[in-house]
Amino acid sequence: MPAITLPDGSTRQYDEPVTVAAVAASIGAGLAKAALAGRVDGELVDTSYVIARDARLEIVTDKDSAALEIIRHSTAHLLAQAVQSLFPDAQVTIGPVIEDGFYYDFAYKRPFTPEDVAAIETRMRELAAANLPVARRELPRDEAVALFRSMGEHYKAEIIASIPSNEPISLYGQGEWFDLCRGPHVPATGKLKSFKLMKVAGAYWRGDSRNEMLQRIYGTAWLHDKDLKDYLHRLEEAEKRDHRRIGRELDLFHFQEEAPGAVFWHPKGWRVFQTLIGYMRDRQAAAGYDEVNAPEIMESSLWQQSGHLEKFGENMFLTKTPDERTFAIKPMNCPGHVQIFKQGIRSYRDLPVRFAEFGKVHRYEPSGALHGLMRVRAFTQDDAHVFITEEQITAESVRMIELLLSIYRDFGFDDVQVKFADRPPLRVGSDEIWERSEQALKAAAEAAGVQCAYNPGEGAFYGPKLEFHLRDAIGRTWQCGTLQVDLNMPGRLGAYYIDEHSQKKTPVMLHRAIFGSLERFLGILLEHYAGRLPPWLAPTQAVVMGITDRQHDYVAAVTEMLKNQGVRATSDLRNEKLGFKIREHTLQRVPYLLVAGDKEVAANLLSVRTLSGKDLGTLTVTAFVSRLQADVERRGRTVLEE
RNA sequence: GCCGGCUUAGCUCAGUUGGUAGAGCACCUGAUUUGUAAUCAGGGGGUCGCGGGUUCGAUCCCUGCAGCCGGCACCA
Repeated sequence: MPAITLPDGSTRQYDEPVTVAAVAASIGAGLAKAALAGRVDGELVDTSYVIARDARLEIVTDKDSAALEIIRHSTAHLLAQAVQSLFPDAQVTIGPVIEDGFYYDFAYKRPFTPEDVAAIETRMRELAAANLPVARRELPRDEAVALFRSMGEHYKAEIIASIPSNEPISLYGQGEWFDLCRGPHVPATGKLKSFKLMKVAGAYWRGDSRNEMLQRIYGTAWLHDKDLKDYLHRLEEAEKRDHRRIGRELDLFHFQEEAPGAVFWHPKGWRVFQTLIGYMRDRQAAAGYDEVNAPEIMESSLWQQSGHLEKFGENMFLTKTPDERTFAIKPMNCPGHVQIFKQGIRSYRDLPVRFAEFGKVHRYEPSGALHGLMRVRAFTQDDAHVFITEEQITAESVRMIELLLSIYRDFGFDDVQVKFADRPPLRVGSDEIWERSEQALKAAAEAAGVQCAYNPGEGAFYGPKLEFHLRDAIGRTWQCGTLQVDLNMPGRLGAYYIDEHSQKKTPVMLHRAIFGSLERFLGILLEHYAGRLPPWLAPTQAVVMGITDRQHDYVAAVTEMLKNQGVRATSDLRNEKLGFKIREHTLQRVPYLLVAGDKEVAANLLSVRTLSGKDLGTLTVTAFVSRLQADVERRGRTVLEE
């Protein structure tokens, strides 16, 4: 005789076991209709779930935080059903919920075409309109394996076979079709309305490039049509902030076929790039770093010794000289910095030694990985290597983490994702050394109060790392900063210092980058700010313009004064209407537009307008410059005006 | 690197069921001297990504390659 307690605290008695759906119906017809699933004693179940004992029950409707995931998961099933109804020999594999939607991977003899996808979506709508009831049943594992195997569903059989044999397997069916699934699912396909298939792509079985490639279909699904519409609109908006588009529109950089993955920086883009470098140079100097510069091309023997050729060789550009020596274009800066450390004798009193370099590195990245500024083959790192004793690891790492987060804050990045990555399969050094370096890095992250996600097996080949990830316009995250503890490289390259007992000791080396790659960081910034770089970064901070030719001399003189005071200013003396000039420079995202008409000339003032269209009134040149200086001081920490 | 798609003027894109191409914006010239997001008129501009094949003829069909786009795999 189950007593069921509802969220409002009331309790209902039932004479015999009841389903979630029945409870909902006994409360009200509206609730019964809205029910998507149930939560029994905190656990999500189907509406068909039978409650036999006293329990707490919540009816999950579209108001519930779990609703969206259930809808997406059920829509993935609907997709699989549609595919198998149109392509009976396609095999199902997995179909998880992801951010904003779901995907489902199929094994099929040929790739799906865009036309196939359109047909699949149409079939999905038909199946949804048929409002097929969704039913759950359970089978012992081995029977489930046999069942799927007999159906020719080899991938599914393989998945089930990897589940422990004592666990019963749940199957979900709708119409003729069923699939292995943990659930829960919506009660009937009619609940699925606001979805759309987005794209087809290849994806490796079990995510391993040695395996065969499956056909992945991505879809998005929402509770209401309005949410779907909003989502599609968000995608459109995100496309407008794509850094590749902004780079072209603002004339910042370009790429061309002859140099895949290498940036041609235009004057305006390079100005921003140099501003970033200047900023980092100041911050690093204040944090005790010395800037150095090492060769970009060094003989391969050095890279042999460091282990790069063996572990990273696939990604290296090699070149043979006319005298038959083989050189490598550096893919990393560390070996160069170790060479500098090795010159002369270092005492323990000299540590930490902090070398920083804006080092341009080249990596032969797989062609399919290239992506605008985010993933290139030639890039500039704000790289640094700090040589310390093992005892200093934690303190120095904490200093680094604090510097890093403080710098991100200057750009308005307050929520940075941090991941801890430990030993990769392809690595140098003993497990004992790895154990020590992993522990030390973990301790440092804790001491700095950083919450880390875990990224197993993703460390560098010489040491574990903390990764600092930032998001792009459409939510993809990119690793920018990194902090790596390395107990291997200094020893391999013969670096040592003299300790307090006059003994040679191998230093620990911390590798770190904050922007990571200047190119990528700038790409992220362009998307983060939608091209509206804050005044301290904007390639052009102010444009001075006249209204007629009468103000020509005044505009030229003011522009000159601004430039002399370090303002990145240009003048617009073209014979165009003011509205036209305002529009053009606004589209170019210039933070300040300074207008001089006859009135301003007479009063020796400027009419100041911000990028967002705000009228700041008339100011003297001096007043404007101090306003701009205040902006520069604040950097990106201000909330941007919309 | 793998799967799919794409590549036409500086940009965004149309077009030719195979007979060597067009729009808007941009650019140039002229007129206009203009007060906070587009003044008007005229003009120039393309070996249709590159190579090979089929054909009387290829930008269009076939094929190889490159680059780009979306995923996957790989990574700052």
